[in-house]
Amino acid sequence: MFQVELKASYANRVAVVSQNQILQSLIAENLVSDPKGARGRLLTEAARLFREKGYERTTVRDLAAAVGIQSGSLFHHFRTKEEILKAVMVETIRLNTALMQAALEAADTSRQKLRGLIRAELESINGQTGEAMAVLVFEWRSLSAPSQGEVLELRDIYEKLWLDVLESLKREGALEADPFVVRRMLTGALSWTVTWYKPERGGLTLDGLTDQVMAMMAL
Amino acid sequence: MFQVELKASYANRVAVVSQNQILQSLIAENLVSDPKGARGRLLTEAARLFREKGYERTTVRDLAAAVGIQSGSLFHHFRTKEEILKAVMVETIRLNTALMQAALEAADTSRQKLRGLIRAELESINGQTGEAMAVLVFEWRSLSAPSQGEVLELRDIYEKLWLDVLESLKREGALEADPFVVRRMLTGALSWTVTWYKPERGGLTLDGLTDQVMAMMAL
DNA sequence: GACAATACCAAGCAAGCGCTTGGTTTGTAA
DNA sequence: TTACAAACCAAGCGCTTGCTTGGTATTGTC
Repeated sequence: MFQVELKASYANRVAVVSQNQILQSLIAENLVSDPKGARGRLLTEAARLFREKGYERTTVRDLAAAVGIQSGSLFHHFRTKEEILKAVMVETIRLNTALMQAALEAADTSRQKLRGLIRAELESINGQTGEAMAVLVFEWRSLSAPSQGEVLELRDIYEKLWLDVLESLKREGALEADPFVVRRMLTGALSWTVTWYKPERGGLTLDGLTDQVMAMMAL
Repeated sequence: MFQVELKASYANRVAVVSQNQILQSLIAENLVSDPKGARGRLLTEAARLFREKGYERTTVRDLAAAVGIQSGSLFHHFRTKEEILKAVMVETIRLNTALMQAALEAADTSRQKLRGLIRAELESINGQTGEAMAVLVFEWRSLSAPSQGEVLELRDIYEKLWLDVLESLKREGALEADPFVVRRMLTGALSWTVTWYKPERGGLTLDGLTDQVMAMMAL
């Protein structure tokens, strides 16, 4: 019992550490803003406000107040309000793509890979980047078509990770349904967790929730 | 082969007829607006525009133009813009609750009932009421809290239909995962079909899609 | 310390929004 | 035909929004 708890605690710490390493290397490569810097803090607050009130109902005055500056000052950092929205989306895709790739590398079998992807996506959606992930889903229409195109390119890289794993499972006979359809079902199902999942509810951890998803698919 | 096609065609016609009967009786009871009337036409166009551009980006001028009147005239029919949004939501829940109930009555086993609910919800989401159903999901935050409360009351009736069936399946041992979680996963998965499902894609009919969902759950 | 770059302030602009108001037109019933 | 209710028009109001502009303050570098 004590030994099991010690192992779980160590695994969590290892996972957190490597997530932090991934974040730091993305920051170093200027792919993601440092959450501690002015731009990063603004994006974090923007994601929160956009999630909470919607992009359209969040004014530049709201955004500025959230980081403690005047609204005109935002335009020193971003050309337009829309550029803020796009940055929220782009940066969360980059980070989560990297985290998904790490989850894949840590797994051996196709089934373990799928579990790793589900677990990682659930963590993205319900953890630190949850607000940005929800913004990606709910505020898509507020992006101009050119910006949508750019974000989609990044999104396609992320989606390919999923489809590759699901196609392996299909080939191995472990999955009966069409991988294309399954992925889209999972996208919807996992994205929706943002509206209802709370760890305190019945003690359902992210691992427990992942197990439920896998059970639901009889995997 | 010919006999099978004849049966399918007849089943479709029967289903369409009974859907129309359900709609007509809701209209008669003033629970839903007649799509052919001024109010109903406005709500149909509103659902379309809200889905397409978002509620916040759809102006009253847009709404008015869509039905061929001047913007000030809208306020003869609805007190505020928000009341239009709420009516779109309320009316689609009422209609789809009735359709779900009909699907339940047409089924015998718990598995058939679940299949009926999934099929009916997929039809709601991807058929005539698809725009309104998407508005229900994506525009929730634009509703004031009192209105959200009212819509939720109707929504809870609808959700209970699902939970009852899933709980039966759980008791019968056909479902391993938690019904509460499964329903929410299904909500997300099925709602998301609005973003990608097209009947022309690989010939996947609503029945075929329903089968994929059931297969994904190994049911 | 001097200078440049960066970050921020304060005031206000032009455009557009939901809605009101006074009026006209259309539909319905007697 | 008349009277009334319902539906619509046209003009415009008060307010809000994203953003600009001219300035000040702070930070970074040599």
